[in-house]
Amino acid sequence: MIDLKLLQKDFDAISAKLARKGVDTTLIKTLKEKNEKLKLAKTEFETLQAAQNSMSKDFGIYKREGKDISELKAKVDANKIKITEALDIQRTAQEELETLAMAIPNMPDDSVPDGEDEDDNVEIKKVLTPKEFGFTPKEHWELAEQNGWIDFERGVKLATSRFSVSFGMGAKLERALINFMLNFNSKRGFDEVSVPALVNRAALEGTGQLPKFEDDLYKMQDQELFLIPTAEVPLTNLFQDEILSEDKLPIKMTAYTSCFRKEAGAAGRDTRGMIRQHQFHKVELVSIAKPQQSEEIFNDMVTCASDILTALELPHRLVTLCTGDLGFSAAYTVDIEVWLPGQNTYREISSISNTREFQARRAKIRYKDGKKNSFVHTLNGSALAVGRTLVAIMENNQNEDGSITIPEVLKPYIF
RNA sequence: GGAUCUUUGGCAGAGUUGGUCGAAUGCACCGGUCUUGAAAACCGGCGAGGGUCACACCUCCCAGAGUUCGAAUCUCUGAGGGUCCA
Repeated sequence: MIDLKLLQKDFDAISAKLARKGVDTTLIKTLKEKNEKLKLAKTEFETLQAAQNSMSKDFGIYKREGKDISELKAKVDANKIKITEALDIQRTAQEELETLAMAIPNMPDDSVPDGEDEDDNVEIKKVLTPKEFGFTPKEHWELAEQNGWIDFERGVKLATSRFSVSFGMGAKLERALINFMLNFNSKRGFDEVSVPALVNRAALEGTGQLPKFEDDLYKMQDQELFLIPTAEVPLTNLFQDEILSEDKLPIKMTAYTSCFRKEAGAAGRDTRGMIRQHQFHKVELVSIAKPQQSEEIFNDMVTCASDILTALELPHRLVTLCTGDLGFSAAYTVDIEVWLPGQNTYREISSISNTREFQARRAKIRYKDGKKNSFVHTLNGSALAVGRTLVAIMENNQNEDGSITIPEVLKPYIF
């Protein structure tokens, strides 16, 4: 959520920043007006309430002293009607404000390049050089089927399209990757956590998936619970509504979970293979930090994810997302894209974001900043998407006969 | 699923004839005195959000609704936890 106090003070700066992300300035203006309206309504209500409180105190005194209370009662009753009205107005104003405020994305950092979509993202650097194949490399779905690692049809049989089943070495490799990544992250100082795959509405509001993106979430029918689209949601919300002591920070965590996404807006895209599945495995990094720590931790997270790919000998590149490609909660994001020779392109395999105070304000995660309480910064990133890593291994390590060479670092994990 | 009890500030724990309770007390924590230093002892401070230059003031004692001039305290509903039963 954006800082309403700041909005009140510096409307121009904020609306300019949000405009870069495509947020209409009139919307921000409306937000400001609604905030002012709420303030007025609050003042009105509180004045009446204060009168009511003081009269009620008199009431007790009168009764104890045996005075006549009929006149006082009349006054108090009249005031009460006004209070009810004022409260009603205040509530409406509050709801209107919240509805609007919760749907406004984070402000992009000044360093974020302008742009429409992913084509305008800016490459930071490439790591490892894609190798030359003496033959035409195949795409992963072909390799997966040929090796009997992944069965796409049977996934559809069990659920619906965009579900798949892994068998044999395919399944083993997934498990090996998860363990390898968790261990790797642990060594980099991220503590392993195991979290629920179902979360409530408040958690999803805290991290920004709700209220705007409900269509992308799987929701339980008989309870207000949702399947997590990423471990970022439970990990970040672990500290919802808490005031952390300064010496606890930074908190650096890693978790493996399945992730569930409806992919409502992705009809027709990536329909083959396992690039875009409704359920996929992911190892996630989440950090809770003091503002002055967050930049450095962000870099640690990017390095960690990139180093995993390097350890797996997978060529990849880092790109800075442009304003148009930036997610709802992010102030800035670095994507890591892995080289897929079968598709002859780089594809996203990790996305690391600093949301600064945006999620912290929504989820009310604060820390003792000396005397006062301040919002923390929250950061999240994948390290890494397991299915896509498997895809990358298949395509990069394929041999002419279609067999696949297992990366050295994974061998200790395969039995 | 049924019965019953319970839900208070970082923790523990008072608060049940509704009023001066945002809430005793202990611990923890912060500042000070003392000490070579530390501990102990003593003194002071110490929940959160809004509001204000600062006060005042408003809100919050699991959540929501209700009774009342007035609710942490009463009623209802829901959620979490305990115990017993099935």
